[in-house]
Amino acid sequence: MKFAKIPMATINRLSIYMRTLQELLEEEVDVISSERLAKQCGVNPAQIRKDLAYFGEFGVRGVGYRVSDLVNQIKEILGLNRPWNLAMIGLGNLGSASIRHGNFIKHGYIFSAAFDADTQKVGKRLPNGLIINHVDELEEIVKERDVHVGIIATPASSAQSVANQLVLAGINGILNFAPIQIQVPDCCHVENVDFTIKLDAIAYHLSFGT
Amino acid sequence: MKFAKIPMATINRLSIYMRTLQELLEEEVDVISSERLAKQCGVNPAQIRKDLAYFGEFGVRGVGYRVSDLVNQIKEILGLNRPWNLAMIGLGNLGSASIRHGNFIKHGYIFSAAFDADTQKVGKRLPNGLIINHVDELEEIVKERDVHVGIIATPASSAQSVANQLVLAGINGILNFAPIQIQVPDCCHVENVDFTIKLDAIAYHLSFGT
DNA sequence: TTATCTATGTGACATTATTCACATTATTAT
DNA sequence: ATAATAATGTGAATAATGTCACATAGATAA
Repeated sequence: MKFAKIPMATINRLSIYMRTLQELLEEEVDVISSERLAKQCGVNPAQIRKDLAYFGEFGVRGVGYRVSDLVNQIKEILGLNRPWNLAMIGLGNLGSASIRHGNFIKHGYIFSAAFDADTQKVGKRLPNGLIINHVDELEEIVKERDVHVGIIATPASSAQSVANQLVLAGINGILNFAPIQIQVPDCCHVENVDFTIKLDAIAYHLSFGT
Repeated sequence: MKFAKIPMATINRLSIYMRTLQELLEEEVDVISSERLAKQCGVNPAQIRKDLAYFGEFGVRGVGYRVSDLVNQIKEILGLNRPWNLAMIGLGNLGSASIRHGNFIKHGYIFSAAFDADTQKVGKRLPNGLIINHVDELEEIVKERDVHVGIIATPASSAQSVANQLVLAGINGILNFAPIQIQVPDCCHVENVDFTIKLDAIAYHLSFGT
């Protein structure tokens, strides 16, 4: 499926296109042009066509893209046509909220394990039925339940040690909510989510104009 | 303070440098070279020097950067040497968790209003003392309390309407957690936070190699 | 069948961002 | 003083990314 060097930016945009297309699908839109889709996603129409061109030809000239087809194509491109098992590490405010929040599930992700270092929390049952395990059991359970991606929602101070354990357990993908740059071997792919960085960008723009 | 066209990427990296420097400060590190800082932030040393060069000369040749000075310089560059008032709109899982989560406060941001459409929630007091107002009062209260940035943590279906109200209330900066691309006039700067997009990127990497 | 229309796919171009390499300057030791 | 050292600041080279413009091909209607 992957032919050339694909820009990371392209991958991120594909996710955005997919979400917008899924919206359109619910509104029963059958076909859409790159121009209309671009407007809704806030990008250039040629950008969309270029992004898709990395992976093949998915449109019909003179017509546009069949919405449902394109959703499926993008899913395949991104590797989303299969289940992905997630483990949440850290069930403080953010961790618990993320599990309760429906968005992960809506996009086909599955929470199959949850860990915390607080023995008070261990053994408790989350709304989705998952029981919280102690973080000491991480390696064993991650392997047992075939977890693919670890989500770190611990305080910054424990993030690196959790990351190390995840790597030891054979995890190759980490979503990191902790406000710290974690160090992992090349085999492991890390994506960081830090809202305060985005807020800083807003503060900058408000201070010094767009 | 702003001289030329500053890349957005530079602004985001400055936030990251600042966070790392703040860590170093706690470890009582006085001085750091671009090389060591770069390693900790996962970037190229020249990148750091270039990013800073947009705004002036902050280092000492042959020595490096004084950590505490550089933190202050970056704060000034980003416009963080003053308070910013935030309003949270939507107090579901994510909204409440974000307010309880200490990270915004730690970086000097202040929650000065909270809104929800659910009349059950209106009037309740949050852990930080804020009382939840009905979203109908948004415009009035935002003006009254001099809110600078709105954080949208509502379901996707209400995000656009909330954004419209924020713009009406004179807000020029929005942090959007809702998984939808909101449309606003140019005067308003929007930053999106969508973890599932990051997860998609991880899925892609796991599927098709780094 | 043929002409017309429309929106894709793509090569060429323009822009933006990153890295390199080295001249520059503060510091330290002799 | 002077030399040696170290790490910044920066112009030039490179790489990556985004945009334009148009030839191309499917669809529709006469």
